[in-house]
Amino acid sequence: MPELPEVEVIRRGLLPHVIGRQVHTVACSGKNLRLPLPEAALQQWVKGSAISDIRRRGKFLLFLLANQEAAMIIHLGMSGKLGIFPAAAPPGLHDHLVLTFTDGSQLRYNDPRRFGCIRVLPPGHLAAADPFAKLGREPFADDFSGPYLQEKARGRLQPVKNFLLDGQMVAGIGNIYANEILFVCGIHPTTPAGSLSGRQWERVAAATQSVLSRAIAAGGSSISDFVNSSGQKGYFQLELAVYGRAGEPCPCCHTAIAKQVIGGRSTFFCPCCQKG
DNA sequence: CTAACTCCCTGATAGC
DNA sequence: TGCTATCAGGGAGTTA
Repeated sequence: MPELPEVEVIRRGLLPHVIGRQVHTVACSGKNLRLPLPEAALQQWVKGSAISDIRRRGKFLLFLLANQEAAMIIHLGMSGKLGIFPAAAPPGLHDHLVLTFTDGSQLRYNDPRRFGCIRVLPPGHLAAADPFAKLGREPFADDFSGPYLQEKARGRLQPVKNFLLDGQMVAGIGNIYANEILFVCGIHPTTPAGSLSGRQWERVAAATQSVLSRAIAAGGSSISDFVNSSGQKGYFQLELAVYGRAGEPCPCCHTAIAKQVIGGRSTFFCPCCQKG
């Protein structure tokens, strides 16, 4: 399940294989992702264009198209994968979008659960309006800080775990890393977001950056897997302290890790270390 | 305005 | 062994 670090690793892995490549043909599976695949717009604006850059915002990838200032947005959802393949490689069962470049290589989007989405921004849309305007700040942006989080959380009664998961507060944090960040901070996941101190928000901001950057570093070794990856491995994972470890000893104090459903999501924490 | 729901989907796993 | 039930989750949308 790709969160910000995985998406960033994918971006870096794809970059050298798509920059400057011109899209020769576009093929769609015809099945709906979370939203219908915009096939007409893909044929109109993506086909024939060269990819000039890939940017990331939260868990979204933004493919910039060279000629006509159009763009394509891809969100990988739960099970989405992007890989570079030779055209002769056997097609995947759940390939929903295949871009064939003029050199014969292909960028394939594969997504068994179809929780992802693909959008096309026609020319001018990107310049006119930020498609990610509603997203919260990027964890690695200069203006991401404890005071920013505290201001966003002011007056909120929702659990801090849900706050961190809300893309309109912070972009790119999913369930796994929300759990890990709160463990690093020693903060109980049900603590009302608005009640955290400035000192605690400083810790959350710092832990967010350290956990995510360690995860990106852990994924660095898998960047080469995006090429010719007929057997592309599942997403790498940072060594996780609490996520998925209900009943196992806390790496810090050896108390059994607790599991509790918060906001409809499995939540893991150490009842001893996370009392704040 | 916030917060808590609903829906989308299939593969892995657990239980019988 | 083969079936069925459960769970995993992000974001857009809806409701209270």
